[in-house]
Amino acid sequence: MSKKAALLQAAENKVRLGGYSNFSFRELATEIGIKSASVHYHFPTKADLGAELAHQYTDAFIAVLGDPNAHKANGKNPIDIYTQLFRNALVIDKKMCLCGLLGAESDSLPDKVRVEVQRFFNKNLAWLTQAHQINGELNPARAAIQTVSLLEGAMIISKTLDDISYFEQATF
Amino acid sequence: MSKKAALLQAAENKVRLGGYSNFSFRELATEIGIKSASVHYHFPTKADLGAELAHQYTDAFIAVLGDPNAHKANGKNPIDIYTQLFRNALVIDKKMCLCGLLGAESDSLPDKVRVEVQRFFNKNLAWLTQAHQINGELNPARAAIQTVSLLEGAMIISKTLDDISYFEQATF
DNA sequence: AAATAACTACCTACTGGTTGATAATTTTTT
DNA sequence: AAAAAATTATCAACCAGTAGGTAGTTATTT
Repeated sequence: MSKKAALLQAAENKVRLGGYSNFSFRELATEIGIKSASVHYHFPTKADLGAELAHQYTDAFIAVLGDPNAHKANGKNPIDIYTQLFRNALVIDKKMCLCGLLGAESDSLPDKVRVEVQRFFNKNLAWLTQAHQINGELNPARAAIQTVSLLEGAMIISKTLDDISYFEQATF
Repeated sequence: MSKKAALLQAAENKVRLGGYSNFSFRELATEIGIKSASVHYHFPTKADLGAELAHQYTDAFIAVLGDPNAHKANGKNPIDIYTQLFRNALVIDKKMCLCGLLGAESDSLPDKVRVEVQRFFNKNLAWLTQAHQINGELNPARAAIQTVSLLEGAMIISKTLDDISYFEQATF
């Protein structure tokens, strides 16, 4: 794993626990064994790091979701696949959705970071709209908004009250 | 308005835009015309300020919600009243729900602040459970979780994409 | 030789927090 | 009513620590 990838990984963990201001170049550097000045070699500014983090997070997220049509063809409801991805974040990582947290902080984010968070939700809504369309929903665009809203919100409640059953109840 | 109340008001505005780390004693002090050392007179530590802020926010929130039975008696759906409160935060204040944002940051919050955020959600779930019960819901506790999850999530999407119509679509 | 990746050393600005002092006000005692 | 004591709210000055960022240098890899 390259130092750059390690920096992004370390930053992701911190941001998903406490938001954009919950990591510093010094912390990241110490964690992976370099000096803070060297982090600036990989990412000129903190905003650059944050933007690249959100971008890669989004790409990985969409990639792991796969093709909703393929899920349907395999007899699986693509919405269940989507829900499972959120559930894993909560149960396995024990962390918030990166862009859910950043989205809540949206107003105080550097422009280039906010743009990437917007991209995350636009891509998610596109995927979910397609999935709901496949399921024969009457208003797939609306259903998509409701699905992602419910899941992001349920994560917050479960995290805050430290009990996964809130997430389960919200999604079943 | 007392200086203490003014400090809490200034802090609320900042936290609702960018979370717990989006305000400093110096900023608050400058904003209301005192020195940062004087802020420590009213609130010994930042965590004390944060905790009192979340506590008062919760009390005001529950107070303005009123009695769900009274709403029903007036021919109004108490869930609509609840939804309107969130909508106003978005349309009038143009800010996130204080405890929604703090809840997302839950893991990195001082203990006494997190406890107050938990109190917010427990009180909200209690109110919503009662409201859904009044409406004759089969599983009012589950419906309560779904309602608050949907609204907190819809706020995040609308804030991030800077478009209230996402909130409208999620809630109608 | 050139590009890559790291370093040391430093800067300015800001963070939450502490100290001791100072007025102004309020409460208590005489 | 007057004097004494306590409380409230503020201040200037300061502290150690951390923030993001920069300049110039060195080591490593291709």
